[in-house]
Amino acid sequence: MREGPDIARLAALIGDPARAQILTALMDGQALTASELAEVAGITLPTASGHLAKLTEADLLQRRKQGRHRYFQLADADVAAALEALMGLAAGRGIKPVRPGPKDAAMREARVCYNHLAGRMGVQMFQSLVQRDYLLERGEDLKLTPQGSDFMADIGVDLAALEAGRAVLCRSCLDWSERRSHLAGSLGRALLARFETLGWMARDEGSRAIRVSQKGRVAFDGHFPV
Amino acid sequence: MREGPDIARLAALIGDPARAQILTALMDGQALTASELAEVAGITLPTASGHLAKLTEADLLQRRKQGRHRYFQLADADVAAALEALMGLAAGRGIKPVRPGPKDAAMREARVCYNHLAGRMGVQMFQSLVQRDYLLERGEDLKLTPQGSDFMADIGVDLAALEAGRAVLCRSCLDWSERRSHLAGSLGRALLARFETLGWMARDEGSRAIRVSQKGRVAFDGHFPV
DNA sequence: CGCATAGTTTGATCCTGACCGAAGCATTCA
DNA sequence: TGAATGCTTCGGTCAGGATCAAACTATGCG
Repeated sequence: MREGPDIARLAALIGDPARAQILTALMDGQALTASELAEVAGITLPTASGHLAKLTEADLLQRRKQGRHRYFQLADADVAAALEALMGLAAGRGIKPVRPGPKDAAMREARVCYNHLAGRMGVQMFQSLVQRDYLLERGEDLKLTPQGSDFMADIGVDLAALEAGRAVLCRSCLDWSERRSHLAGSLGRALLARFETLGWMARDEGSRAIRVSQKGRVAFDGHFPV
Repeated sequence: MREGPDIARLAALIGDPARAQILTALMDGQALTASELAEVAGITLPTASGHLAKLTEADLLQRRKQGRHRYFQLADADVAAALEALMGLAAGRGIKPVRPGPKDAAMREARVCYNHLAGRMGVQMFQSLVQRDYLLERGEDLKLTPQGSDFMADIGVDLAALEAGRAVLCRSCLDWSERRSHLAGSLGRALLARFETLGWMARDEGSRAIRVSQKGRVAFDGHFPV
């Protein structure tokens, strides 16, 4: 109310443990039903329903009905980016009583962030693309160069289809563990999907961590050298 | 507790209206006393003291005693950056019942963000520096080129003194109103200070807005063309 | 049609945490 | 040394909001 946007209301919304759980669970971009989210957050359905209503009201979540299910997902990539920013801050502070366990290490190596690849490997990919001038970075904006387009075609990404969609093709997203940019946007999503069909990577059920096959690791380093 | 850093506790900390007021008041990087912050937030001293203790405990604030005063300021630029990120998200959402008034417009044009220049002019400066290869952007890292150093010397910034300090020289900070990067770090701070001594700009007491003189506007556009 | 499943609304409970007044420290100044 | 100022701690009050059970609505299935 005083100056700038109302940061308190937004932060308070994220600040409830149950809601934070819900948001975190949706960070990988998938859509979940109200009951699933209730279980994730460890609360009953009615309680979850209330939280979801608030989050949707605030445009943090998007609700789509499908049959008798209601699927919830993050409203857009901006929300995911802001959450990552908060995680980045929390990671550095004394706030975290969490010691990095083995799962944490896997998360830092490779994880899903709103459907695209994040973590050390996400950053590596981004830097490799920029270094070889496949990707141009101008402030916050990213642009795929003609060489970059060729490269994507080689990998097997259907750029034409992506460009037809109304989603932003390239977008940079700050990585909370690496503190560097990685590639988001529809191209980021398409690349991760491609890695999965190629058998390089597989999403870990129940967490945001990504498992990388032996073959995948070699192929990835070959395609995205630093 | 589940995965990633404890985002809920951090957000809850920011989510209290009084604490949000306090943090916002410190966004320009200056240090304020407990009583001043109490007044800003519209609470009594004891209450403010409690809030400040919590924020300090969480490493969001830094406390320095000086005589019988205790000065509080943001722990570091990362905190400011995360707050800006939250503001950026809040600005886009339905959350904000704030209509952009005239003061708001001034804030978008030029304001202080942790002692450096933000807003449209901050972004303009950043882009101008990058465009002329005075500043190299590699992911999140920024590097001043030799030409950039010459340019800074021309403007009258004492780079040697800055490099002697232990603060990071260049750092990019996401602008909540422009959604683009602007220049933070000790160089960002030094530049704003220089603009003030040159009489180009003057900080507005009581808000983060920056007033730009007629002369200053012309000179600024001359030095930082886009 | 009813029965079952998914979700929302309502009402009541209960607890955390913000808040303030008063008292207690600490530091400076006379 | 005392008086004044700035801040913190303590104790008690109170409100907002998270929670759940139960009742209600909506959708799909047999």
